[in-house]
Amino acid sequence: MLTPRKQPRQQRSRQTVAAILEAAAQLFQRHGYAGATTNKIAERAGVSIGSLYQYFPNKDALLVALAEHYLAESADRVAQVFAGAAGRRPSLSALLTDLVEGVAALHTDRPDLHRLLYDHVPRTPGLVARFRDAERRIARALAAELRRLGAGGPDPELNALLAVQGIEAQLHGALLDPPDGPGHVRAVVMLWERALSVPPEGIGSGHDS
Amino acid sequence: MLTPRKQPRQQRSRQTVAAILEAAAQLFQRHGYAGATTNKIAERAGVSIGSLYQYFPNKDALLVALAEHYLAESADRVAQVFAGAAGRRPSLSALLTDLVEGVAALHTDRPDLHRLLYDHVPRTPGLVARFRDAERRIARALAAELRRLGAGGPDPELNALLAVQGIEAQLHGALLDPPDGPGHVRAVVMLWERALSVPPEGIGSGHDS
DNA sequence: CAATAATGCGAGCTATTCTCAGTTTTCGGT
DNA sequence: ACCGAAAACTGAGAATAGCTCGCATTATTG
Repeated sequence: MLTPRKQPRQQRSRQTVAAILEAAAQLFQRHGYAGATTNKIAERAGVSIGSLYQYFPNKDALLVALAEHYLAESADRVAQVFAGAAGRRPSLSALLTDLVEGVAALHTDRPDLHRLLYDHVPRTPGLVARFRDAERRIARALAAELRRLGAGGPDPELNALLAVQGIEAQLHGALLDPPDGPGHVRAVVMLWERALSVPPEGIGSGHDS
Repeated sequence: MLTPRKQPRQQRSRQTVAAILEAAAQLFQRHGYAGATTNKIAERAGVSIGSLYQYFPNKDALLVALAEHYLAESADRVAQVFAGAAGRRPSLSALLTDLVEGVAALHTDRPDLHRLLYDHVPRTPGLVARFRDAERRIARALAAELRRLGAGGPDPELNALLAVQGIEAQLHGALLDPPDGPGHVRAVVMLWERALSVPPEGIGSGHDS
């Protein structure tokens, strides 16, 4: 665990922790990770440096806590795409459009926060593991939909994971190179439609070796 | 520029710079970025701390210099895949196999160095730009091959870029989750074969909306 | 209303990055 | 060979930032 410090038990301390995280988010965003000092964060949060270190073992832990929060929220939002799909039983094309637009929204909603975390969060084993878990969870949901649609190729689970990883990277790339309109999203959707619209046992539409 | 320091002009100083980079690579790899100190790096390089700061404005610059070197080398190795392809005129399947295996080799050859740089290199605008350039350069070469093969979909350049980004992410994911045999590479190749084996104007093999 | 636990405090310890004034080495011209 | 200038090198220590620890303050419990 990267946060083996005292857990806040009283109301007061929970406010303290919240204030610290809020201040950390602001200062990290404004000055970058190295540029923000723990003393300044404590000052802006209106608490002493000692209180900060009572709840966070070190500076990294602040960023990690922010990242965990953001990651959990992001994963939930993507999961909701599939929750919505459960009843509507959309086509592959519609499903991929929802998924890609959902992931794109994660990047464009708060691009500064997204880039801060992506660029400066220390890749600790714990965080990387959590990120991979989120990826796998989304991939599992996607694989289930692919099976329902008779798509996903010989190994829908594996191909779903590859799709999730690929889509994330492609949209992050689009964030770095802004000049990308809605045509970009459409190209990504069409690409994955081609990649995934092949039945689980490999007999049917398509192509040959 | 992140290295606005004196350029080495004499033979002696070039050796000094080389020794510093060599020591930095070793100590960063052994102790991580934060764990390695500039004084220790200078000591191991056999020079004084002052000499180190004569050529590198700060600690980050050491990592950035290593990253630039590694990035250039990696880009060259991938470019050679296409250089080799120029004469042989391989099929799409063979080309993708070469490309994916080439990128996979970058990850598996020196996994520790790859992870060090991926995890700890500060995402400075300059470095990100260089990375994007390398991506684009590879994508351009891939797009040319796709056109030759009558593949790549409506916009071969864009789809080539998406493929490069996707493949990189998928193989990096495989590095993090080791349990992946050669079957993984094959799955990636087949996926991109499906995604890309559609003619530039969209008429031909395939699938429908 | 003690007694006890939880929370908050901040001066200062420690470790690390980076500077600078001065020394040593190399180079080009005569 | 010699000299002056430029390049390269040095390392003590200034500056700064992460983090600790002993004590003060506030809440909770019986």
